[in-house]
Amino acid sequence: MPDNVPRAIAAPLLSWYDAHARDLPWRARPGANAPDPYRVWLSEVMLQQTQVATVIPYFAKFTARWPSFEALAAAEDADLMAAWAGLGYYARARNLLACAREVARRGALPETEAELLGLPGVGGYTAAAIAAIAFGQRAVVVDANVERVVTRLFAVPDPLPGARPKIRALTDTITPDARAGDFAQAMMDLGSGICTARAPRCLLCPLRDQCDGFATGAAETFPVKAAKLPKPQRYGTMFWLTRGGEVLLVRRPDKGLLGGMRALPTGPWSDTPPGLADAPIAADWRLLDDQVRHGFTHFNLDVALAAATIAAQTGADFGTLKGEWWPIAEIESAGLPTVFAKAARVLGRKHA
DNA sequence: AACTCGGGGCT
DNA sequence: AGCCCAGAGTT
Repeated sequence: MPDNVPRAIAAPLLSWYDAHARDLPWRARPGANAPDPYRVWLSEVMLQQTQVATVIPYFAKFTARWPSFEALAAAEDADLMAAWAGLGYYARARNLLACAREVARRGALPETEAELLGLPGVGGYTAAAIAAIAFGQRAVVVDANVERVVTRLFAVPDPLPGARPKIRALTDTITPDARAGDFAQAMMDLGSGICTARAPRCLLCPLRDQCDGFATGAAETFPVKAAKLPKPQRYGTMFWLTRGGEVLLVRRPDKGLLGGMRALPTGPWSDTPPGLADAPIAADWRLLDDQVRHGFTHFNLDVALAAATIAAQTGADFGTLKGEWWPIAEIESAGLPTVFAKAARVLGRKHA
């Protein structure tokens, strides 16, 4: 197929979408009016680098507790961070609250892609997705699904991430003026259920006849990606300091890994096990036999666990370290990121 | 342009 | 045990 002729992609894709669209909680019901911009925005932020199945229970919890920009803008920071715990990429939660407060102050979510792009936590993808899905504007929406579908449709040989400008230009050529939001969501549904990363179901694909990747029998080889470096191994220690039936928790600094989240005190994360370095107080620390292993995006972490107990009347202010005492029996409600929740399960079992 | 930033689903 | 995912912000 000549590359200078726009391919007829949108029409067959939208027909397929009308018959096979996923029923997702942030989508308007078929035949209904436009979806709620608050729900579109919230879902798009939650869905950044996060799969639909993971997001659904968080979306339900958030919309039940905070059903509007105004409600979310009035939330306490700690409550929102705790509600986000486990979903990952915690900068999203801080930006979510900042964005809700800005929208509440302005009165409404802006409707143009350029204005949306200026909001906290709204980048190029999310601005385009909201403009198209919530406000019906034509926007070129490129997420990981679209990248996969488009690189297969056009058999793009260039590796990611360098191929992104070309992929965006190609997506522009197939994006329709009408129903741009449905087109974007149709591309995502196609990428999620048919044009999958592994073992694509090409025989069910409505775009099979326009697909260079299928024609050459090599659809699954796209997108080409740059080679990845191996993840380094790091080591750390978490400190389980108890006072009666309570354990000391701290809040991590806003910047950096797991920023702003409630957590157990830790020492440094180093190339070699740091032992008891940076213990919150001098105490009779005992190292447990058990370790906690956790994988982050760019390194693997092995954590040693140290436990100690102090007198029941001790406060939570240790000079530079300010913490709070949390009932061990209710540790699940503290909103700990997963690596700390793993440690708390081990420690609560042995040192409750 | 390269790096940082989670965690669970799926194969 | 890897690879992948409705990316954004910082440097």
